[in-house]
Amino acid sequence: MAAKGGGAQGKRPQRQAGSVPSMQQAGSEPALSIERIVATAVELLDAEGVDGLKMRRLADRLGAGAMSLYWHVDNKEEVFDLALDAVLEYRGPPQRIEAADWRGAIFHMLEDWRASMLRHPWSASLLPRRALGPNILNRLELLGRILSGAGVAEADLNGAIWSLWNYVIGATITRANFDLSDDDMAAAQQRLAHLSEKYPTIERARLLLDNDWDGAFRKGLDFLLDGLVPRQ
Amino acid sequence: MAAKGGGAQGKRPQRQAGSVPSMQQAGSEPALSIERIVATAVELLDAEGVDGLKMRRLADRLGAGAMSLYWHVDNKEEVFDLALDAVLEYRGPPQRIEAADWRGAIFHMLEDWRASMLRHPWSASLLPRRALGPNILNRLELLGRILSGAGVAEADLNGAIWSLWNYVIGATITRANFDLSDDDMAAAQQRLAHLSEKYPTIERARLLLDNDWDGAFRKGLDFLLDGLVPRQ
DNA sequence: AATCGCATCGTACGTTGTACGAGTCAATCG
DNA sequence: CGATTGACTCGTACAACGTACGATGCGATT
Repeated sequence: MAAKGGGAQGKRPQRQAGSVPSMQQAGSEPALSIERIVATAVELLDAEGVDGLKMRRLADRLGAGAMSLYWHVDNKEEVFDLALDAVLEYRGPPQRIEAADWRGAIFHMLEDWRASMLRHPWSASLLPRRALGPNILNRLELLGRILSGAGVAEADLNGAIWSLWNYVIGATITRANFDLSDDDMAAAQQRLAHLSEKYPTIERARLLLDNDWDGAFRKGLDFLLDGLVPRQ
Repeated sequence: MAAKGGGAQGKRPQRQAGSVPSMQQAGSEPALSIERIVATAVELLDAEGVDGLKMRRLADRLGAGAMSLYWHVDNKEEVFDLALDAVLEYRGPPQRIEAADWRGAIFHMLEDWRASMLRHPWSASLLPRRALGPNILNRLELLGRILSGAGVAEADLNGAIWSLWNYVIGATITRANFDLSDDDMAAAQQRLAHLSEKYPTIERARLLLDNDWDGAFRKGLDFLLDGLVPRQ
């Protein structure tokens, strides 16, 4: 309920440059750091899923005590926030995409966005949180810049950015959730078959069964861009 | 990990018609039932948010013991699933929308979808689960029927349904998350102002500040439909 | 009156996030 | 060189949670 932002909390260092942390027992792990914590959290999430991330387990993997984490991190929520943002780094489009090709640049960035999250399916379920980490902001900034350069009016920029963001996260969440294992697949098939009188269209469309997710994603993106960016 | 579907578990009744549950102490609450549990869960979620729903608290509100819930429900997860689906009932478009107006019908259904969830903001954060309750399936079925009637080819139906679904849930999640309280608003403004050198476009677009969410939602939907449904 | 199945609940257990305060070590200062 | 400080670590402990288990109550059937 309370605002989290606040200002200086007195705790946690602001990592001034030049000071080497050092310190560690001889044959042991390197010292704890936010970077190492987040990286290990991502590993753990990849291996065990959202529910598999416990502070004790994370600490175990780091060769540390559970409470040691709390010097670097306020609480478990923050670990989630950081892990989510960590997965969303973007290095920019390859050379092959020329600067003038705004459509290619947007496609590259948004497809990379979706792909990055699908590589870590837990990240999709973390999207419904208010965390705007630096990597997300970077992507939004880039998106805005490209759209602006492509001719989107200042007044429409806002809506255009959100529309694309919405589409991407929606598609990613759906895909991550319905990326069924074979077991689930069989179960769904049976459940649907059982209800096919009530949902004939769903059955006919084979909605849950065979999907060209990637193709559908690109198509919808195409349509959105056709509308959002004025053709000249 | 295991499949949840399964078949008959021996437990829980399949509520055969005609048998009146009856039974309750004199001046006390009516007997427990899934309907009452779900309705109360929605109330509690509205009041306290996702983290506020605890089995004990829910039972308290129902005037029951915590463990009594488990006769009607397998676990807490199922309460979430049921609550989510409960919020998504759809009664269909009003008379004013003529049968031939497929676009109006789609708009009405999807806007109602989004509005229903925004009335219960917690529901947005529950979307990343694989629960396809009857109300969601109903909506998907209706959506497919309308699209099919509007001329979408059988082969494209699948992708069209998902594209719209993706867009709706993405927009809803975003909106529900960034529907900032005034406190958060001020915090965001300050944080952004502080970073405006790094994110000039975001700043210029006032991305987090003033948004015509509803208008942007409709616009994007328009563009998607323009592309998805063949114009004749 | 005896039996059965539906429905409720009290108690108890294991697990979790984390508050608290004591401990360790390097750098700094006198 | 000894004392002090501040960055960092961790053991212990606690409260809250989901829920397993078995006991209990009650209406209907026999």
